[in-house]
Amino acid sequence: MSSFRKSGASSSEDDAEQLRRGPWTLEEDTLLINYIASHGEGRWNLLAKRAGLRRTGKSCRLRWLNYLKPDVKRGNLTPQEQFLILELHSKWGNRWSRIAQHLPGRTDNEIKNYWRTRVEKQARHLKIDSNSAAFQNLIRCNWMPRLLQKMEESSSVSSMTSENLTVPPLLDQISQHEALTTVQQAPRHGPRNLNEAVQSLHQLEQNSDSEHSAASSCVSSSESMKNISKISQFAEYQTNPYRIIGNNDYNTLSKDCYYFDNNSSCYNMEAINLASTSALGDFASPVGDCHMAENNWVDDGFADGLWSMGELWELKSFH
DNA sequence: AAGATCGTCAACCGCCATTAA
DNA sequence: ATTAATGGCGGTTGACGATCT
Repeated sequence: MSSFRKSGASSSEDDAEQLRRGPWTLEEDTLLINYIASHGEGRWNLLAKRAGLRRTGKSCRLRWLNYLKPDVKRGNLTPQEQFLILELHSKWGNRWSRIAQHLPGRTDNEIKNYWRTRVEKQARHLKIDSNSAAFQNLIRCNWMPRLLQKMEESSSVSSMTSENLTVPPLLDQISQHEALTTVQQAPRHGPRNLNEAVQSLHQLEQNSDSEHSAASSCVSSSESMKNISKISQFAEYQTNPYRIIGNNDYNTLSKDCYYFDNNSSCYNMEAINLASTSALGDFASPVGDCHMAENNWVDDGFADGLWSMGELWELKSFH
């Protein structure tokens, strides 16, 4: 639209060419599609002229790559895709294009928008810096496990066991080697019942005094987040231990628990452990300061259903 | 009902790297 | 070797529909 942005085309050349801006019309889309269908992509400035589009080459390229290209996927991101974005962003940061390469059909723009509108929104609501270790851990220990759970539920639930979980195809594309090299180190045990879990938590809290510098130690804070996650699952753990183990310790999961088996395409959920050994306290404070209880991640549409932070606090209070 | 605010997403901008002339 | 054109990327903006007050 010409009113999309106040016209920067003040040069006589631009005036003469009357370059259009803003949303594309159906007619323009048709012109672009037809031209590319018969001549292919590339040489975008030339393409724009030859196709009869009063657009910059850049604009044409963007429209094609982000919208018109046949393999561009539309619609909501699947849990698998969300999981992958979170995982890859933790590795690479704002390398949207690189991340997009691992999500077929998704564009860097879409991923960037997702991050800004969904992920950073949560950080804002929680008054946490989205780049902080605390928020990273929140993602790893609450959001990602939840996505895993959704992935698990949406895949063939009936055939799933505690030992075998079909690897989401997208996950299969990343870090298999890394996963295989680290998974063996994952401890294989966790609390077997509620009492054991609560005892473990007790122990953690007693140790918490020495681990208050969450910002100074990523490991420390992530360990504490593990425990928050752990707390939130104790009740459920009673009835479905495998699921809880499998979805609730992402810090371990991400580094150690892509238990890929090249033959079976499976990863072993048992490799995901609950046996973390650190403090609860160090993340508790920022959470409290941020009125987490009112920021229900589920109600907020956070990843279509994450932990209720109120629930987390309820469980902590229970202890 | 109407105005204000929020959330989403398509599109633009500027910068940098690469390629072609 | 130089320079202009092009492509690619990440950051940002603004339109618009949805929701809230």
